[in-house]
Amino acid sequence: MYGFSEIEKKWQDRWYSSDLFLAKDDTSKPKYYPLIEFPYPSGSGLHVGHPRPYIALDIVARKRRMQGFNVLYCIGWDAFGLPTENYAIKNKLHPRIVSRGNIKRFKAQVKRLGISFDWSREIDTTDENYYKWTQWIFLQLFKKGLAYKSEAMVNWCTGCKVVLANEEVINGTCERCASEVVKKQKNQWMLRITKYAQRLIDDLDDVDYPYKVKTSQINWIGRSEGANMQFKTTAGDLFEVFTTRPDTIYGVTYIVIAPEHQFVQKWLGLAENATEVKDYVLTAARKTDIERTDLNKDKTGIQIKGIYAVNPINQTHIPIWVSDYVLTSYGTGVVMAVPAHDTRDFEFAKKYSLPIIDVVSSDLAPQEPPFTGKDGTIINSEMINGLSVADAREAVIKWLEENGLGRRSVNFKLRDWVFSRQRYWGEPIPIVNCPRCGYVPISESELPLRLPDIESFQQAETGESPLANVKSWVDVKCPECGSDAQRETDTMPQWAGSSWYFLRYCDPFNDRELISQQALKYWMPVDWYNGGMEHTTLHLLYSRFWHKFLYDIGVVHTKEPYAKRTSHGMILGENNEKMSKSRGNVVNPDDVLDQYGADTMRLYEMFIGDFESAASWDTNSIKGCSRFLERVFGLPQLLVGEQTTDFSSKLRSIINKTIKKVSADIEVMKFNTAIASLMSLLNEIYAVGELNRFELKIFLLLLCVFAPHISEEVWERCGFDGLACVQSWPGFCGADCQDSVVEIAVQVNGRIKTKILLSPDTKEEEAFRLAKENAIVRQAIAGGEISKEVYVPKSLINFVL
RNA sequence: GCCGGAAUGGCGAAAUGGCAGACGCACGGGACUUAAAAUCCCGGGAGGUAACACUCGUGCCGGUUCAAGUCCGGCUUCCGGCACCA
Repeated sequence: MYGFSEIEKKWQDRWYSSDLFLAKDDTSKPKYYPLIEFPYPSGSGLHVGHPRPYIALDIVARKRRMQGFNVLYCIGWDAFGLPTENYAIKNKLHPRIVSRGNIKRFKAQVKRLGISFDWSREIDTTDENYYKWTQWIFLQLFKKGLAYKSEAMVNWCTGCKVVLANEEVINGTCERCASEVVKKQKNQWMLRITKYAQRLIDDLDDVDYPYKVKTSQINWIGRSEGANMQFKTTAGDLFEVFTTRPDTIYGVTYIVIAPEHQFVQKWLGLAENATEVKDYVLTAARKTDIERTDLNKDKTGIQIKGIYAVNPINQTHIPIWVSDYVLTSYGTGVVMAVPAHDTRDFEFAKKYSLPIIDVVSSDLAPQEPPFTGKDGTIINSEMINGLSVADAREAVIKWLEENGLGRRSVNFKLRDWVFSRQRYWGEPIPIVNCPRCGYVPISESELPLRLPDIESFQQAETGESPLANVKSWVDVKCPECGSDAQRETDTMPQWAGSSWYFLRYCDPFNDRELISQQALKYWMPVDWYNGGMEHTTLHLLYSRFWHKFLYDIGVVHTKEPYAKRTSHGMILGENNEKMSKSRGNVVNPDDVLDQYGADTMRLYEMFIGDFESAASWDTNSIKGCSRFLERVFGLPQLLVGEQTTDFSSKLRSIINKTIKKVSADIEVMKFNTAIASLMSLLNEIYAVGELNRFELKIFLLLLCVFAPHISEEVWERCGFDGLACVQSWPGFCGADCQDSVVEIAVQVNGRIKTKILLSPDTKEEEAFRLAKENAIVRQAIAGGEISKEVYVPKSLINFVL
């Protein structure tokens, strides 16, 4: 074994004690800004999945430096969050202590990998000099009316007696204790992300994201076009529904309203069966999320008897039902049911024997309704009979608008972002609640609003934030009127600090502004952002929203924060399952590093398979990468000749081809095949048995982005000048990629018969002539007549008989 | 149900429509060794043959093409995400 532990230590010491990887605010050079998602420093330390993206973009960053770019490649810590706080509570420690310890451990682990991070720009979201600006952004959102407090339904864990974020609810149960989660009304801070819904869709056209990321964001935002339509009731009042199918207006046979809808209370007074309806509403409220959203369960509901809705187009009286399959939070909370053309309405209508009127006929319609397709002709619909679905839709919308009974409208699935947590370990929300003035922002000059140091982080039974107990912190004078007021005691969610951190890397120590204009204009946007698919509809969407807001108020100059996004596949355990402590299949990078070293681990993580797909860890396969590096270490023994600036004839072509392949593969994240081609080259060098100093140099330059320590070591031992990582990335000569003879497959009727050697620039007739001279070919075509001859230069010949 | 992705040796995987299985693991044989480990060399899709030849082979069925893992149409299975969004 080559002495990787000493070698790697030596080079890491040299790199990190010099300014080699520091980004320079040098605007004369072109910049490059690759970004990885900064980690949440959990208590369990790094597992082998964490470094996969770090290594991948390190390869890109190192290559860019060699290509003459000024590179900004950073890491930091997304350190606020629940697991840290829970651990602190359990072990009676301060979350800050826990967090510091975790960061220390993560940092030591990451440093062992030899990633070319600019450690001078390390950031920590829990640092008051950082969260000062997170709070500042919140204040701007508040001032623009995009942060507001409102009564909202939140997730309440019946076990922990605490409010949970949506992302902490797994299939209707608590992520931590697995108890049932119910909905509870609570006063919450919200961010108006819905105001940006359309732009979050539209501006995806301007960025280079994978198709699947764009489509998931679009689906999540969930834009639907349709119409809002007014219905009167027999009691004389008015309500609105949202529908995507105004063309089916004649097929409406009943109305369904969500149990929580305020109109239910209003209509109760008129209902003949008020008691039963009330019971139904109560039962629905008591249901857990699982019960409520289980699609397999039977739909339930109850008619409000004694009151009817009137179809605006034909004055038909139709019954009004209450059912919990209708959501309050989407559209108007009231639905016009068209059982003939909607699966849910159909199911409900069948169960309660409600009428079903077909209004769209189509050859594509199944035997049994409902037909939900849109290729059809309207029937049973007086005014619009015979029209296509699309035309009928336009006709009905026009009619609604002309008669003041409705309008064209768009709805989004996206909801406003519940932005408060009843927790200690987060950014305090910089708002004061004044009995006279309402919610008042604190002055920007008072930022950061520091988290007070407290003893107990345990939440109250009521689920109030632990900060509520700190009277000395809570009680303040109103910044507006000076009367006694109280601070907001909720804190921000973990997603706050990560929504803008990439801006701070550009200018991490600025205490006057979030980022200087100069740094902003030079470094932004992020050129290449790699992260996990799991953040597509969370962090990635949230940070795009914040960035657009900052753009609107003139803080940043680009509409989008990230020019290009890619995502890595997960590294699974040896049993093909997601790595987790409970499954007992976690591989600790420290063990791999101890046994094989950083270069082998880096190489293996990139060689394991397609970067964008999941891959299972295989302890055995690491050996292949280790063997490869052993052989690299032995390369100087094959050196022949003195200084030269040219290739030997034996290796000229393969080295040029390898330069070409490695260069191209890195750009499209095909690290596995880039490494495979380096392995092939090494095999060839050993087969040839010798190489010159120029060739060795090139080999090391290609390798040094993947396995930097060993490359520098061999570089130094061979007496090459300077450091490998500051040399220019090798170019290749197209002509030199050419072999002097190439093997051509000769097929007869598409079946390969033999192979012949030809010069790569052999002309067609010449190639056919030479092929036919071959004895095997001659025999194969004997007795047949050639009807077609195909020649693909450098590849094959096909004779069709 | 909807959206996205995948299916190729014993395993991880490669293949701008052009020789399927590069590269690596594991395995088998050989060399070195007292022996083992390490290292080096050789081998390998399946059937078939004494050996060739030949036949079959990239989830299934069809199509386009001189030529299909790759393109087109229709399925199946698996993985990931979303899900009563009217």
